[in-house]
Amino acid sequence: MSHSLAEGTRRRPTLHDVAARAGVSKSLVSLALQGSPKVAPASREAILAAADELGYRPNRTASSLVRQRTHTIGVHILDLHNPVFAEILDGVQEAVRSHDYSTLLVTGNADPVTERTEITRLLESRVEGLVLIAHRLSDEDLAAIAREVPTVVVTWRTDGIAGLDSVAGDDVSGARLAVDHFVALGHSRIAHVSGGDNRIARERRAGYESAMADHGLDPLVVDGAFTERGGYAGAEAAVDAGATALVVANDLAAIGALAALRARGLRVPGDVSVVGYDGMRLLDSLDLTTVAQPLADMGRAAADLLMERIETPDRPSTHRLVETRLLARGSSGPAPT
Amino acid sequence: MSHSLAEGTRRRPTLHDVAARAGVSKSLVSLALQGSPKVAPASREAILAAADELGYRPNRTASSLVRQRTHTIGVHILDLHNPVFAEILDGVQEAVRSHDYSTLLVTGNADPVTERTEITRLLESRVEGLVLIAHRLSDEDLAAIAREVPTVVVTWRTDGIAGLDSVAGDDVSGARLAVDHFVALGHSRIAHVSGGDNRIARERRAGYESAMADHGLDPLVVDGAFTERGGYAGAEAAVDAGATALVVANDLAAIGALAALRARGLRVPGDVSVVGYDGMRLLDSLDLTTVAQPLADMGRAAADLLMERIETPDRPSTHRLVETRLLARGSSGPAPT
DNA sequence: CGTGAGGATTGGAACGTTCCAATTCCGGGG
DNA sequence: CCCCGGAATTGGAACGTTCCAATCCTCACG
Repeated sequence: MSHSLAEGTRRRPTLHDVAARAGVSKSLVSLALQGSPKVAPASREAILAAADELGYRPNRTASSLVRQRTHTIGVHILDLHNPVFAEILDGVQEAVRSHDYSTLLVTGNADPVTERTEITRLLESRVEGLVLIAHRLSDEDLAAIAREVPTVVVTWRTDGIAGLDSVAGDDVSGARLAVDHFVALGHSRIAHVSGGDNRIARERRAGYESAMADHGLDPLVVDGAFTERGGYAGAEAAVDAGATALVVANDLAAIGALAALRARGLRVPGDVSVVGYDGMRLLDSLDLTTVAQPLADMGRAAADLLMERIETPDRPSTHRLVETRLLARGSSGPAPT
Repeated sequence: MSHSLAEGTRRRPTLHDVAARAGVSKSLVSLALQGSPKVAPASREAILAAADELGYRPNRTASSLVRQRTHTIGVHILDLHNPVFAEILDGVQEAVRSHDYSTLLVTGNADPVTERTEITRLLESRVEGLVLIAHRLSDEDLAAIAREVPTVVVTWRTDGIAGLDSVAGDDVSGARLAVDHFVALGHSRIAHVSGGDNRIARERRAGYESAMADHGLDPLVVDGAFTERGGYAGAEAAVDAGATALVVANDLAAIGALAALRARGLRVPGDVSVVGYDGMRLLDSLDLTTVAQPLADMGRAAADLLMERIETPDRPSTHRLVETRLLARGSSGPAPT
């Protein structure tokens, strides 16, 4: 009957089309589709049938325009390649879904420029809140965003920005844990493979340095990065300098460090011990000692904070501190004699 | 002046507000913000200033409603924990961005129910195309989706569904590569740690089995999964059965297998050899032999196919086959004597 | 000084929903 | 037979854009 099949690109059916087919008004269709109890059973049935036959698909953009609500929160992930972030995201999604919101996921691939455009995109899509699973924004940008929409940063504590919450572990004391662990095992040539020049890397490094000082040991910091490659290069430099124990800036880099040691023919932990940082699940299999953070919990906490702030926009900033602990596994052992 | 500060939740400024402040009509503001050349320089400047002062943020939902375009494609990722998918995504994003589209990312966490709701969400948001980086949909669901919006599946070939394109490697011959590799190294007790009961796992298994038959060897398949845990358990069962070489269903499971062997005190490749499947970058560091696929290329190809189909919706289905090759590394060696 | 061309600007309809206020419908009580 | 109340249904405004058609201005030209 409908000759609209003729046109190449068929228009999507709208509420109006469903209404016409069911012989009712668009208002009633809207009501029925929302499951309102005031719709007569017979009408409801006819409407559902019509919608089904037409392959009707609600248009979310129209709906959120008129409702002034999207029921969506935006999530930015710094780097999808690092499984750590996926584990945090698990917690976020779980909590967000339990609050009956959905999430829009976005990544800047560790590039500040795409990061900003992606976050802008979320803002333009009118997300009702933002979770930043690590980021590279300046404090000004961050403050501007937090002014615009409830925001929580997972991964590092961010004070002094009104209306911004954060969830993080204490990276300084986390790094100390690693140093203490090595000292207890009798190491003294303990090196730090750094994570580069960013906030987290600086804190972990500071923790390492102050712990070394406390133990009366000489610090040895080599440049690295939060990547396998960074860990690889850093480990080489560190063993060249005579280190027998490596405090590596994160797990990914620790995996790289392991590869470097293997390439050098050094045994772990026989010749050199390694500890990573973050506690990603994969390390279980790799038998790597690490300073672990409760990643999924962090995500959950972030989402919960966000939901609270959406309800109470003006409450003071909250900074949730999670506990880090050393997970001793096979990559760390007594200092070689 | 504006007493709107009094109300707790301030309304977002709209085009209309900007227009009022700049003393022009909303139409002109719209024009100016789109960078139209027909706007007088003076007006443009006033408008930009007004927009800036008000903190104006365009409303994408309104815009895409009237334009009937979102300039967005949806991407579904089966499992964010598997870095393989992140590598495919890299390629997708790169290509999509070069076509001046943006992406909406979504994951079902390997759970078919959330997967469907998430994809539904994308459809309701009126994405103009869909890339499924692996999925758990039935053929009917898939066909329904492909009828609704241009869709391409990355990771396995999907024929017989009108308007659906796919990008995949040949998993059957890929698995043969692994078996051939082991045979060349003198192995005969070659086991397969399967990836469970899904399309890809079945194909890889079939490849393994037919290769074994070709070599006149007895197949030994143990149950596993596409996870570290699955690989761990599978490897245990396989070595219990006397295998000296493991063809593991994917890289993640191979990492698990390695852990199991280590736990048993077996040396790799001295006692047992292992080869994974997928070729994720992490394996570089882990020194694992694998059947590699050009992951980022697959993503790029998928996005390109999608763009083509968006332009030419009625062209026949295309199935791009990518080349898989064996990447020999340290986890595979000669059979023990 | 009138005319017209062309640029600059504007009003208003439209996109597909939601939801309020208003209308219709129906049966039962008076 | 009329009226009333409540349930069911409906029209229409609104959401914030885009874009077309129409109007307004300015100025050069005759």
